[in-house]
Amino acid sequence: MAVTMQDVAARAGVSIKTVSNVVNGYPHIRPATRERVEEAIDHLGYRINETARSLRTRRTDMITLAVPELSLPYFAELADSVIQAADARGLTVLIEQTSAGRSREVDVLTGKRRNMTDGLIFSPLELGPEDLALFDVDFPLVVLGERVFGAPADHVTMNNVAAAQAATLHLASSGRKRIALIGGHEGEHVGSAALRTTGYRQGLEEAGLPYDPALVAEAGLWHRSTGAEAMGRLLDEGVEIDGVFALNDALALGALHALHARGLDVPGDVAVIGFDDIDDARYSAPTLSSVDPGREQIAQTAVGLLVARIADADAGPFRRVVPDSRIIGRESTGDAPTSGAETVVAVQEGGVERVEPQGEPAAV
Amino acid sequence: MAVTMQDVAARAGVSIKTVSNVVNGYPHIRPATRERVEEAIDHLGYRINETARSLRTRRTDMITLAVPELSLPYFAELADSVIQAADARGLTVLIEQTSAGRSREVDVLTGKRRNMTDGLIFSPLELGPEDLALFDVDFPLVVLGERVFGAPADHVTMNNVAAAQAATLHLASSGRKRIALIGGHEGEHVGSAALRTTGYRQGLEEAGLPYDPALVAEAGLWHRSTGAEAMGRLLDEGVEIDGVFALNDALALGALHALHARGLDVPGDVAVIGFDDIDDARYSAPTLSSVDPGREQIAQTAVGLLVARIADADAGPFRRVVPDSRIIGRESTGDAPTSGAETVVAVQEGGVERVEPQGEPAAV
DNA sequence: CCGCTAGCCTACAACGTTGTAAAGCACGCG
DNA sequence: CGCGTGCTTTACAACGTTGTAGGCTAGCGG
Repeated sequence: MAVTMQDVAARAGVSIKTVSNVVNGYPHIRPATRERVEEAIDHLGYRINETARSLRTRRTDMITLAVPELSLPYFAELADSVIQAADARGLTVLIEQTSAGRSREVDVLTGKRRNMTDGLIFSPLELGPEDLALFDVDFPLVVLGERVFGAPADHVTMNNVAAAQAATLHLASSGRKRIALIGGHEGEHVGSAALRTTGYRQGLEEAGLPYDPALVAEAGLWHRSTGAEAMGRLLDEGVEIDGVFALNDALALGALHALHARGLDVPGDVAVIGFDDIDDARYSAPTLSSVDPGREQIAQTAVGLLVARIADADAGPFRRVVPDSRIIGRESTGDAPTSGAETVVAVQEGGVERVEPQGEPAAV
Repeated sequence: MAVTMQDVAARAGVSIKTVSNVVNGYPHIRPATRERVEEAIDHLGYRINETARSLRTRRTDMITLAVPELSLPYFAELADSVIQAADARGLTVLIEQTSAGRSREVDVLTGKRRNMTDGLIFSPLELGPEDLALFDVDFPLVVLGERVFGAPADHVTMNNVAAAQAATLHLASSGRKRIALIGGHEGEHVGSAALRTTGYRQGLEEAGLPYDPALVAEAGLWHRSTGAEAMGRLLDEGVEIDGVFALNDALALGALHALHARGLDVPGDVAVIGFDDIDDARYSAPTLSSVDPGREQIAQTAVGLLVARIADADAGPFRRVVPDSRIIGRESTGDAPTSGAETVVAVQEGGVERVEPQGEPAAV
C-alpha cells in the first residue's frame, strides 16, 4: 500500500539502510548516492513511517498535556504556550481533558494511553497528597500546580501565597477595608485555593484588617458562572463590601458581571482583582486587574524539564520551579487612567529549589 | 527494560499469542488460562506497547485537530468539544496550532507528522481555493469552515450567510438604521469573513437599509484587540452608528470595550451582536447577543465523519454538513430584561448534502 | 470404536524502521 | 607495490505486536 524504504531502495539501487541514512542525515554518503535516493523519495512520494521508527527508537516525539478543560481560558492559554514550547523542540502535544473527574486523573497516570507519548505534563485538580503513590510512575513527568507536594517528579508551580498576599494588599492600599474572597474551598489544605486563601489572610493581616468569614464565598468550580453566583450570594446577604479578590479571572469576570447586574460601580463602589491574567482581563468592562503568574514561563519551564527527563530520566534531583509573578493593575482597581492602560504594581520573585531523592526540599 | 508479552507468556506458561488474545478479549480461552495470564500481567505490571500494536494494525487511534490557536476562545471551546467527541469513541486528540501562518497550514497537510495519526480535522485560515490540490491527501480528512470548497474531503461548515443575515436583520428589527460591520476582509471572496459580509448585506437589503462602505471596518485577525481597534477607528471617524455586527465574538467583545471606553451605552446608544456564542458572551457586561453556529454539533459531526472515513476511506460520496444555527438575544441587543436571561430569536436550519466524486454538489 | 467438529492454543512471519558490525573500496604512503 | 586508513555501503537482527494457518484435545454422533 504505502511506499516504504524498501521501495525507495529498490528504485535508487541501494540498500534499505542507505535510504535510512539519507533520511536521517547521516553525513558519510556520496553526493551521487544521496541524490539518487532523494530522487526516488520525491518520485515515489515516500514518507517515513513514524510508528515503525518509534518502535525501533523507543521515542515518539510526542508528549501529553493533561489539563482540566480547554474551555477554561487559563488552560486554553496554557495549552497554547505549551504547544508552542514543545513545537520549538520538535515535539507534538497530545491533550487530555480531565474535567470528568477523579477517575480521569487516575487514568492519566495509569491508563494505557500513557505509553504512546514520551512524557506527561499534568495539572491535577482532584488528586491530592493522599494519592502520592500514583505519581511514582515510570515515565517522565512534570507536575503543575500545588496540589501534590512530595511527588517524585519535577514541579512547576506558582507564587500562590505571595502573589495572593500582594493582590490583597494592593486592594487594601487603595483604602479598601471590606475585601471579599471569591472561590474558596472550605476544608482544603492543599491546592491553589488553600494557598491563595492563605495569601489573602496574610495580606489582610499585613494591612491591619480583620479576617471576616462572612466575606468569604465558596466556589467549587472556578468558572464565570460560579463566580457570578458567589458574588451574588455575598451581595444578597447584605455584607458590606468594597473590594473583591477572586481566586481566578473567570471568577472575577463572573463577579464583575454580578456587580454590574446590581448597578454597582467598579472600581467606584467595589474594586476587583483576579488571578491568572488571561487575555480576557485586558478587554472586559472594566478591564480587570489580575495576577500574572508567569504562564509563559511555566509552559517553557515545564517543557524544558520534561525534555531533560526524557533525555535522561536520572538527571539529578527533582526540581521545583516557581516563576516570578506580577500584580497587573487595570481599571477594576482604579490603576488605569485610560482604558487600555495597565501598570505593574508589584513583582514576586520566584526561584528554583532541588528536592533531594529522600524528599526533603533543599534550598539552592 | 519494559515488560513485554514475552515476559508475561513465560510467567503464565503460554505462548505470546495467547497473551495477545487475552489482552484483546478473544473469546475462546479457557478460564484457567485467562486467569493465569491475567495474574502474570498484574504481577509483572505489564502494559501493552501501543507503538508496536500500531505498527502491526496500522491504526494509532489518534486523530489530529489543526486549528489557528487555542487562545481564541472559539477554537478552545471547539477543541474541548472535539476532544470529548473523540474520547467517546476511544480516540485521542493531538492538537496542532497553525496561527504561525500559511506554511504551517501546508505542513499540516503534507508534513511528516501526518502519519502518526489516523486522520485530520482541519480548520484552515489561510489556505484557499488556489490550494485545492493540497487537500487531495491520502489520509482521512474533514475540513471545517468555508475557505475551501471543492476539496475532495468531507466538510463541516456553518450557516454563515443565513445566520449573518438573520443577525443583521435582528439589529434592524429593533430600529437600528446605521449598522456597522466589524471584521471584514477586503477583497476576500471565500471564507467566513466574505460569507458573513454577504449575509450582512442581504440583511440590510431585506430590512430596506442602504449599504454604506463607511460602516465597514476591516480586521484581519479576529481578536479582541483588533475588534477594539476597529471599533475605535469607526468612532474616531465620526460615522453615525447605532448597531454593530461583529464577525465573531472576540471582535464584538473588543468593540464593547471600545464603546464603553468612549462612554457609549450598549444597547442604549449602540446595539451589538457577535458570532460564535462563546462562553464569554454570557458573562460580559453587557451580556453579548450572538450567533450560535452549532459548535457542539460541528465537533460531533466532524469526528463522526472522520471515524467513518477511517473505517472505510471509500465510504460513499463526500458530504457537506451544516448544523442548525441560532440567534441568541442578550443584553447587548436589548433582548434580556434581566442580566442572566437570553432568548432564541431565530433559527437557521442546516442540512446535509452529498458531493459527487466529480465535484458537483447534489442536494439530498 | 472411529471420525468429525469445535474449542483452545501455538509457531511463524510480518509490520517498517534503525543499531551493529563488518565488508568493499579508493587513496596515499612507505 | 603492498598495506593501512577512512569513507561509504551493506546484511542482519531486533523493536513488540498481531494475522494466518494449523495442531492438538475432548466430546459427540454414527
